[in-house]
Amino acid sequence: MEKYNHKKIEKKWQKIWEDNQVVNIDKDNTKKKFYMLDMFPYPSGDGLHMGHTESYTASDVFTRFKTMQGFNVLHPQGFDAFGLPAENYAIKTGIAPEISTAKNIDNYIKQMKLLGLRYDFDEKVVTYEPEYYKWTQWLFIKFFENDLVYKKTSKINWCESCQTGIANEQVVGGECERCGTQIVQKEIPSWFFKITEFADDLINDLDIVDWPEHTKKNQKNWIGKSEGAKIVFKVQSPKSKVEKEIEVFTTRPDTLFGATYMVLAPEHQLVQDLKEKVENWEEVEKYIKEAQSKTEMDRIEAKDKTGVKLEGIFATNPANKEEIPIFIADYVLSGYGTGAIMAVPAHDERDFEFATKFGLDIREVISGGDIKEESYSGDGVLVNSTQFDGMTSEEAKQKITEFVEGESTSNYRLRDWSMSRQRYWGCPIPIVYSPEGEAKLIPEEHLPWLLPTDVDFIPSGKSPLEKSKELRERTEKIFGKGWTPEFDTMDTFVDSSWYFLRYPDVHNEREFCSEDRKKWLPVDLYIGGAEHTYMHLLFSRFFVKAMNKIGLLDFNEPFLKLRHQGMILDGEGKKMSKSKGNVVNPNEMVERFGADSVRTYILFATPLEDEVMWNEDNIVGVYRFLEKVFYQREKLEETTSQEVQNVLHKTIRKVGNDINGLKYNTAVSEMMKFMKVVKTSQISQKDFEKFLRILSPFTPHITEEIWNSLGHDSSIHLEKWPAYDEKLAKDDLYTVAVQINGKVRAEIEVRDEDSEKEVKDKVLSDLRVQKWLDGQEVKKSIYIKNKIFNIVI
RNA sequence: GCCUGGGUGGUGGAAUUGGUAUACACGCAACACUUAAAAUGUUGUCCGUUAUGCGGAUGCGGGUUCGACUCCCGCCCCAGGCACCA
Repeated sequence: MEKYNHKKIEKKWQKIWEDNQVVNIDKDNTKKKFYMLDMFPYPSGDGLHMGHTESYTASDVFTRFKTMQGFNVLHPQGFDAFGLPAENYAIKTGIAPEISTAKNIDNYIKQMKLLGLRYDFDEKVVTYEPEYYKWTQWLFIKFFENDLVYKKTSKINWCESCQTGIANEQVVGGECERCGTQIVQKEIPSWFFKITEFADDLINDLDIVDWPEHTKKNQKNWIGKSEGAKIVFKVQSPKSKVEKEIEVFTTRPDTLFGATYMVLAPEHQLVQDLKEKVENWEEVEKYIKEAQSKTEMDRIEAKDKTGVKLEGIFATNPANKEEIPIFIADYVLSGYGTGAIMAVPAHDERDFEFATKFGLDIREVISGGDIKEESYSGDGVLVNSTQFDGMTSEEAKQKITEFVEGESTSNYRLRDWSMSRQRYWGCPIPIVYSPEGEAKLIPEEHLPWLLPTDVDFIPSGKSPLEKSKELRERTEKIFGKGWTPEFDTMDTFVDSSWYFLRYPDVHNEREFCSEDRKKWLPVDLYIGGAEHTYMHLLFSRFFVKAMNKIGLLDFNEPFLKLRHQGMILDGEGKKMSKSKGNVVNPNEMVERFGADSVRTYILFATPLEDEVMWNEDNIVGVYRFLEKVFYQREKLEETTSQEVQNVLHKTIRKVGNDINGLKYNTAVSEMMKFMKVVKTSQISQKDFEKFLRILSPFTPHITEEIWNSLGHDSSIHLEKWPAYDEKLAKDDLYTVAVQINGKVRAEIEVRDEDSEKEVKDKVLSDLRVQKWLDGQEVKKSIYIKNKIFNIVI
């Protein structure tokens, strides 16, 4: 008996498949299309990790399944190759990002092939290649021409010592991760995409996609639409009359009579405008400085409310004309609403905390709980609100807004997308500046606008591109003396916001995708990590909506169906990371157990969307199962027993349904059960081959080997998915649990065609049941066909 | 802090979505084969008990129901995300 040698088998078939281009995707044929997509990886130096292994195996299985079912499946792969890690690596080692990245990509491809993942790497998208980013730039130009791009200043985390912008991730406890210097907020000019213009569509169109409910919820919360009103408060100082106005957004205009003070964000422009009138300016300025050193996260997280009163000025509550104090406090964020609030301590938790600390008036205007202990933030009936007393919140919201001449409006948490970065390793922004400093688009004929190579990577407080002589010369040569290029590059999220639109036509030099190839769009099933719930998915949706508006696409949503794979954790439930030294290398596992076992195990271990606690011990169960399958080919009989026949058809049905629902863990266990039955019974070659076919998407190598050894010349992966026979999959007898008052007291066998009356007679004649009834009257009985018979006494 | 998800044997998990809780797999134990070990096979394995029975158990406490892992209310704990990591 030949031993199951996974190394030999996998090496052999991987070579044969590659040489013979088994199942190459035909982009022009007439079969029904199915676009299966993985979130493309960032090619890090660490190589492919277990999370990739899980989601790419999941999509590979689905691709093979759909192909067997007769679909023409597009399942491409690519690399999100611009980004910070390669640049940091370059800063550290001097090795250019394109060199380290290309090396990493080669490594990823090698690893993917070892896992038996079926991608056509001639059709890959690599975001740093000019043939790709040419179209990223082209899309920027189209967005610019259609008024979806603008420039304004925005704040970034800044490290004075490193002289560079710092990602939130690199800020640890308010300090720079690298050098420990206190991070400050710095205003710099930045390009923005107008994603907020699509806020309502981004919420509403979630109704038309098949996504996990929690992902939809998260997106809605991220966009954060709230209905309310804009209300204007007049600002005065005792010495002068009306000077300024503060506009606030509130979702609770019904509580306006309870507004006993106002708060401005420390960065609010009005604070600077009032400089002359504020009597304690020194103290105010000091607070603003402190607030600037904090990241937004620090401010949100702060347990203790802080703030400073603007002495010498006050605002007038437009509802009751009372004079109320104005504070600056960092619990009010400049980026949300108008950056100013009316504070109603009786009915807002944060305002209540602040008012308690600063001894401010707390005035109940909505009757509710006891506001001495805590605020009441629910709706209710108005009190202490003059002519509005007795109204419901609902009614008063509109009436009070009208009364103070406010404007009913919606506010969104979503901010426009700041997409420029002071980094080297990103897509150049196709903008040049005239000698007068006016931003102009680079004409399409000059695309791709190449990323220069004559730069060094040491941070100096300016964008690395400023150091490129070639870029400056190129700009002057084309546009004239005194013209300068844009030195910022694009956020890497821009690259990944449209890559899926390129796959159907990656080599097209005239268009990002031809009209004919656009028939492949949109993506039918998208699989990737839940960490992308917000940004990547939202940005991609924005791109598609914007392109639809411009007329470049005729659909509204990029990903019709979306599923997430869970995180892979180590045995202690910790996230795997290189720094913790707990990373499991997929290739080492493949070496030891084979790609077929690794693929099957990772899908068997847990539902796709759940976290996986990596436990190496369990993989041997899968390996043993594959051995059983391998040796079964030597035990094939002329005929198949009735028992196996029945289980086979049930298994085909269940595995097909489970793959469709991405419930791979139960699909695998079903196939294991099947082999258990086969072992004690008999199966013919013809029926065993049906089983091999349903197993083949999971374990492409071993099934190909067995298939081949059973006398087939062509690949098992060109076979059709077997049909099952509903009659053969049907059971004759069912075990029904007999319950008395909900407790199982007996079991009886029934036939499918038995009526409820027949079952009841059988139940009541059962000795065990009679013992429990003990002559008592049956008040009620409930029969769930073929499952439960419950007697209530 | 805010948003979202989760908690079932020693372990990963299953449960037809309100209908026999613990499928499948790992581990463990006993037995078989072996000089022995490995491998393989068979059997057993939620807990308690006065064991063919009965009682209890799906993070904790309550509720709805003939019946709750599943639905509702209140807690506890864990994970992910929070806009310049991708």
